[in-house]
Amino acid sequence: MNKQHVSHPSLDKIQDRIDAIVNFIPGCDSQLLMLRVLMKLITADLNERMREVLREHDFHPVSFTALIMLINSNGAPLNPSELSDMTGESRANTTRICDELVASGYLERHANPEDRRRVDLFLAPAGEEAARTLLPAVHSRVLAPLKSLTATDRDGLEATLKHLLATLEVDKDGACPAASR
Amino acid sequence: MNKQHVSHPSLDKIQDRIDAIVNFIPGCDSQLLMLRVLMKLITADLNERMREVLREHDFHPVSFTALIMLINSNGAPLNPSELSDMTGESRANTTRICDELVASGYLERHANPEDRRRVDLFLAPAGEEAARTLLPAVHSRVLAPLKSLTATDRDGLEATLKHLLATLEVDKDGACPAASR
DNA sequence: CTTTTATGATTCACGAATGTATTATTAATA
DNA sequence: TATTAATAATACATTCGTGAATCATAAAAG
Repeated sequence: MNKQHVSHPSLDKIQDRIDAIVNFIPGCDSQLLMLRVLMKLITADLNERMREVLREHDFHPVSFTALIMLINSNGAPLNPSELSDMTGESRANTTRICDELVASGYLERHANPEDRRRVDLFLAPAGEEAARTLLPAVHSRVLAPLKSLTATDRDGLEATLKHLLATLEVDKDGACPAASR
Repeated sequence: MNKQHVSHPSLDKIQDRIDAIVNFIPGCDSQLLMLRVLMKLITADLNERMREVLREHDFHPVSFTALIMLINSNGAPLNPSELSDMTGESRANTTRICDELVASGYLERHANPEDRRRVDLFLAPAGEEAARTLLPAVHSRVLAPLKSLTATDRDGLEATLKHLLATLEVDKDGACPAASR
């Protein structure tokens, strides 16, 4: 089978590249570049693993993520804007994904009785079943490797990423420089 | 101007969703799901910021990332496979990106004298100039917000992500379970 | 030396995702 | 109350990215 993305480069080679960039353009922060590259490579790897698992079931990572975000027991349903925010997908892509899930019988769109601009999203029984069936395999292949981190590291990573996301939110419009905590 | 992705959801709402998922499918680790969601949202946000900055200069995040990875002073040139590994893009997409950069006069492909299967990639002067011009703006809009993390947090994040990437590498073929350190 | 296997890069049909515009509806303002 | 601004969702032309195949070349095996 063709391998589209075979291996990760050594971290030393990445550092060498970043050093060349920082030498070339003073004012660039080496560590910030490294953090960006690391997040990109990790996300790319996790996405690739999800594709591998889900391809066998005619699913895609983005629509599967949307599906599991819609798992709901007695809570308020999500609307497409909320789903977009929670999955990190654009509004247009969220519409496309919802179209796909509705067409497959996994999702139902209901008009919101209180605000006719809004749509309430409900997982259909087939969607719940798909989630129940596929999430263990995705968990095993995509999430379990994160357990290689110690519990302390996972806690630290979670706290740091939450802080970072909160900061990006505040910084969203680029109006105010991010303040150090 | 249309906003395709307006705001981040509150972390509480994300946690509520994850709790619903874990209730629905026992065996799922709440924290691993949260880590995955956080990385996805942060990466999506950083990508969106890059698009905003680069759009004004007729550039795209993926081709710009490739461009800066090719900055090189006296080092060995990269080939497309190495560039693919370092940017997290597939081989096919790396070819497409190189096509685009060559067409714009930013990149040159040279045959490797020692191995005719290989291509050596060299930044053209116009590419160096584009990098020099654009990286400060990208740095300011995309990377500088990471400075909201304390130096200790950034160090911890870097160490953790490096460890995680190394583990994903070992775990690549899904053959051996990831070992805790 | 010949054959087989593997690698590096590319091609391409197809599907995924975006950016902008549109429409319907609700909220805010005058 | 009427008008204007904002919001929610969707449409769609265009661009981006993938998965499998192909070709040329080098390495390994017999």
